[in-house]
Amino acid sequence: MLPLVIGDAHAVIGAGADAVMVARGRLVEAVRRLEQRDHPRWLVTSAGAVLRTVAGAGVTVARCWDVAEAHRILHGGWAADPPRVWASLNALDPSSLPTRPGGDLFDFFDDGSSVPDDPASPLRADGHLRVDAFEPSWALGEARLRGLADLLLEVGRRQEAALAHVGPRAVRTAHSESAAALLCVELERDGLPVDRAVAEELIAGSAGRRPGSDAEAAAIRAERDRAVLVHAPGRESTDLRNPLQVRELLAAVGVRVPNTRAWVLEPFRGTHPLVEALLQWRKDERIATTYGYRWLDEHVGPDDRLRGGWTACDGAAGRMTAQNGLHNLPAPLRPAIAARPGHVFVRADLGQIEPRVLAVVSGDRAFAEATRADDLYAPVAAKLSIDRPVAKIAVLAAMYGQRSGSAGEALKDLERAYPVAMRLLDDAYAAGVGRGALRTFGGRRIALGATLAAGEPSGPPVDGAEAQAVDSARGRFARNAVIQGSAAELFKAWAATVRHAVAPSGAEIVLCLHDELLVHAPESSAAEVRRLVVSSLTASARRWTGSDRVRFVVDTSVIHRWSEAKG
DNA sequence: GATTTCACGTA
DNA sequence: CGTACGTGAAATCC
Repeated sequence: MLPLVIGDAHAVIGAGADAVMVARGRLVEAVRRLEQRDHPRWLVTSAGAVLRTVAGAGVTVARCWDVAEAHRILHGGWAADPPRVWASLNALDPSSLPTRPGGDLFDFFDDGSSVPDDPASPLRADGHLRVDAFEPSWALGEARLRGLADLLLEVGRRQEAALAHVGPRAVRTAHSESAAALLCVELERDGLPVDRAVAEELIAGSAGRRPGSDAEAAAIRAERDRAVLVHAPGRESTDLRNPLQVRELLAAVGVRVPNTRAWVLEPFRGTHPLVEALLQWRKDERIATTYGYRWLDEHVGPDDRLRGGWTACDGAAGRMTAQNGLHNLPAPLRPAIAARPGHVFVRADLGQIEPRVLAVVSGDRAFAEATRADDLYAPVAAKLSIDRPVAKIAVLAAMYGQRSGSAGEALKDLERAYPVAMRLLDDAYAAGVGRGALRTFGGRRIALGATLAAGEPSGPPVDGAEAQAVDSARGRFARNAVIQGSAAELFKAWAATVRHAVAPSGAEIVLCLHDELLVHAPESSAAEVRRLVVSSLTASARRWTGSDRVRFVVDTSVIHRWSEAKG
């Protein structure tokens, strides 16, 4: 691990007697040279904070140790600022963590600064790390920078030791999660290629022409509303954007519903033309508001690339997240995602990743046997002597926990046929209910309680039924997090492998979507990139699982637009 | 002005 | 067939 700390005028590379000071203006060149010569694993507080400028200058860093990502694996959750990492490594009370001075005058008395600190040390008198220790405002001068580099190296080494203690794969998980963090920096830098003309056309189809003024915008909106309100004579003043008013409107035409969500209204499509018009209006309104002209203008750059922020892991199970619609672009807009002239997309998505991951995590030999098939539900159905659709629903119900519908008999058969896999799911559920310790296959801690606050009733006392609902929600969350989080680890290991493998072909990953990769490649190297994407899966799955017992499958296609069919 | 609720897009 | 995430508009809280 080679520490890299960037200060205000200088950066320091290395630690102890080997530390080298580099002027900020020469940093990029220094990193480029070391990368070529030594291929180091750069040790950074976070890839996003430290390596963005380097990546921005076009220097590709192959490997790093991202202290924040390592912390998230060790402890779960999302908060991973340097003082928190330091506190957890040194068993300091997290409730006494230093806070960033805000507008509050009392912060002045409350951030530990009332105790005189050693001006050369980033540590406060109470042992906590300063909030701003690694920021240019404090990281100035050679002595401080050298001190930070030494401290960073200690942090990295102790994290590595702690992860080695967690399990056999956790250190490697830190490596691939760090690589994912590097990939996130590059995804933000490079963006997703957009065919602007097509995007404008598709938006116009839903949102109408581009308005030239606020008044025109209001007129176009009213026009859109009229297609619905024409079905409700006498109630033309209804605000379609107000769910309560919409509910009253529906009641007036005889449709009584508890709420106006699309799946609630779906069965009433045929009962009154208003319903059909409203559902179509909702789709158009979604594009007009969220993916309309403003979205295009704000997030698609002059180079016709759609950009948003990326994070390597969310706070719950560890999936990647993306902003500005990169992860939830409506299917009708996908024709606008198009490869540049002379380029293609190599699109690759993992097939049935979650049940296959269940086979890995649980170590169920019989279930692993089913993953030999391209379609794993086929052998499961054969073993249980049931139809494939029933087998599929049973497996999904077992993994995610059903509350409605019934997989009934098939679920019991599943228990008998694959007891090891089913046991793992039950254990995860129980750990969730009992707030027990839980980790993904790669060793990421699943934080129970911290992230689950949203869906839970916030009122103080809960009755028995409510308490039980909270428990079962926690159980389902835990069961899902083990599978989803482990799948996310395999996905990121694969993505990191692909990132390296396709780079010599002049190709780059431009989108990661949980089980799907979009690689932008020169047309001439399409076949090679496609081959590499597949071989990267074989290699990373073998590394991740430690064997070839469970098979993973990937569907690839070479396309010009994201919307084009698979195959 | 900040937070919550509703709704809905993706996997 | 459940979980997760990000986004916008309106309502609600402070």
